[in-house]
Amino acid sequence: MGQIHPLKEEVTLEVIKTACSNCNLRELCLPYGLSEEELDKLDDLVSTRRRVKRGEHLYRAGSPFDAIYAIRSGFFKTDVLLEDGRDQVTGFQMAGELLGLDGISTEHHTCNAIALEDSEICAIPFPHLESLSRDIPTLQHHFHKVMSREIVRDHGVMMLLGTMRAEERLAAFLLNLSQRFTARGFSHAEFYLRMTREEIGSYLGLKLETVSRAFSRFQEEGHIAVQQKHIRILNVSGLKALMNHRP
Amino acid sequence: MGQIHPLKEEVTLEVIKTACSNCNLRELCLPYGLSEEELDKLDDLVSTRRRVKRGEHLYRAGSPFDAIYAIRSGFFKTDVLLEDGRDQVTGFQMAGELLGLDGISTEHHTCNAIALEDSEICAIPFPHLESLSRDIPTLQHHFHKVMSREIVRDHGVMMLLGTMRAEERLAAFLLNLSQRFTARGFSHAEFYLRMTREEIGSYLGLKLETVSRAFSRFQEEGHIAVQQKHIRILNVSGLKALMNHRP
DNA sequence: GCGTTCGCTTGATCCATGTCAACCGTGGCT
DNA sequence: AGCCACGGTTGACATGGATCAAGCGAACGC
Repeated sequence: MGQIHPLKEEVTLEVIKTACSNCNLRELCLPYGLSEEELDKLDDLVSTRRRVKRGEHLYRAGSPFDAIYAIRSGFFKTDVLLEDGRDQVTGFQMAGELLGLDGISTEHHTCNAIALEDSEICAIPFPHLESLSRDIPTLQHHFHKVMSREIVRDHGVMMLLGTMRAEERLAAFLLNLSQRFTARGFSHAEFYLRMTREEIGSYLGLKLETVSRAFSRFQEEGHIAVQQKHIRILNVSGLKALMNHRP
Repeated sequence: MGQIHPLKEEVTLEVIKTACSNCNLRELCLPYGLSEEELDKLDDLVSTRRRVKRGEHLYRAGSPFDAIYAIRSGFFKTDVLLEDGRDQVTGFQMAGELLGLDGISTEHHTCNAIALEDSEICAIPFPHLESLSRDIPTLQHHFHKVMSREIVRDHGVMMLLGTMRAEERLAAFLLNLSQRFTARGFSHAEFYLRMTREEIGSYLGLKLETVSRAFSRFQEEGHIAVQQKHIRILNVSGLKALMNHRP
């Protein structure tokens, strides 16, 4: 299991199974809005699939950039390491989301992408994507939207880091996760965290103890039920109130 | 002065004066790397110029997006306003930089862009830009780089907000400004801030008093000379050390 | 099955930054 | 010239979150 035998039939089967046109994430991912015909062209482009085991790097800061990656399944984090040893998680990415957009600017990746669980990705060679998006305005426009959405998301994080208190940050974080799980057809109220308290803290600009205390407090107040990485959201509107109520 | 008379000669003169092909910011801005011929096409595209007085909005959060803007001269800030009244400055932009990239994703602007001094901008209708960049791969690729650079910049701010202390943040901020002024041919060591302490604080996730105290301290320690908005950097390496020395 | 490790929780204390408040300098307006 | 408003500085005090430290439970390797 997990082994792929390079027999012709198996390879073909694999390709068919993982083509964009058949992917159930296509409405969340790059193919959004494309016609059948256009999808076929994209299928040709997205030639490389790869499995990334939990803990493995998909790419590293400083390595040459030549492709962006769509997550087929699994869960990733990206982090940045400063010269002086500080590091920060800049994002958590799940199925249907794109990784590597930061590498376009300098032709080198500027962060590390690490799988938080066994994952599968589609590599999209960037020069090919640019070339194809010159032919397919819908693809071009959608790609621009995806990049722009990343900028908007980052502004949201800046807002969170710049103006919110610890519990507000964690509430915002949980609601965001919940909403993204919902968009993928999972329960909005119950999920497993793939990341540690320390990684959450790094992302939210907090120490792991503070994250842990906030979880405990949310539980005491009946907003959520926590048991290690298992989260059940009991009171969405409670969390929302917590998120934007300045005391 | 400041009045533009709509006489034919004047308008023509204005257009020639402000064409990308003649703009001394072209190497910092969108035209980077284009041939003469390609530049001519871009000149046709960038048809609208506008003056924005100090304090005026270039666009507002929620307003429909139809163009991105290149700053010809002047200085802007962008800020985001949350429902609960919190707001944060998400960036300061100077000549040669682009504004409005956040609007692509939802077709509406997601932040306010406000001039911090009398400024001039070039409006670039976005559908035209997409169309032209389908014809000019160099333009397409450069535009992608610019968007990607914005993402990388935002990661830097997240890092700053998530891991740095007040004085480190301010040192990073000053060094960043200095570097951007240098790239525009101004002194790297002496400049006027266009924003208030409160705006700096908002951007850096600090209160204005903290910003003020940090300025005073930098001055006491001989790293800079401050007088209101006039800044002289006396010791660049001192600031750099301050920026990434964990005490 | 047992020990080790890692991630998590909780408590006690400390410190950086926020908060509140007073005051000052500058620039704009009358 | 003089007043006013705004931005900036500085001080005293409060507090949220960091830090230090101890202990616990679940997962994993032997």
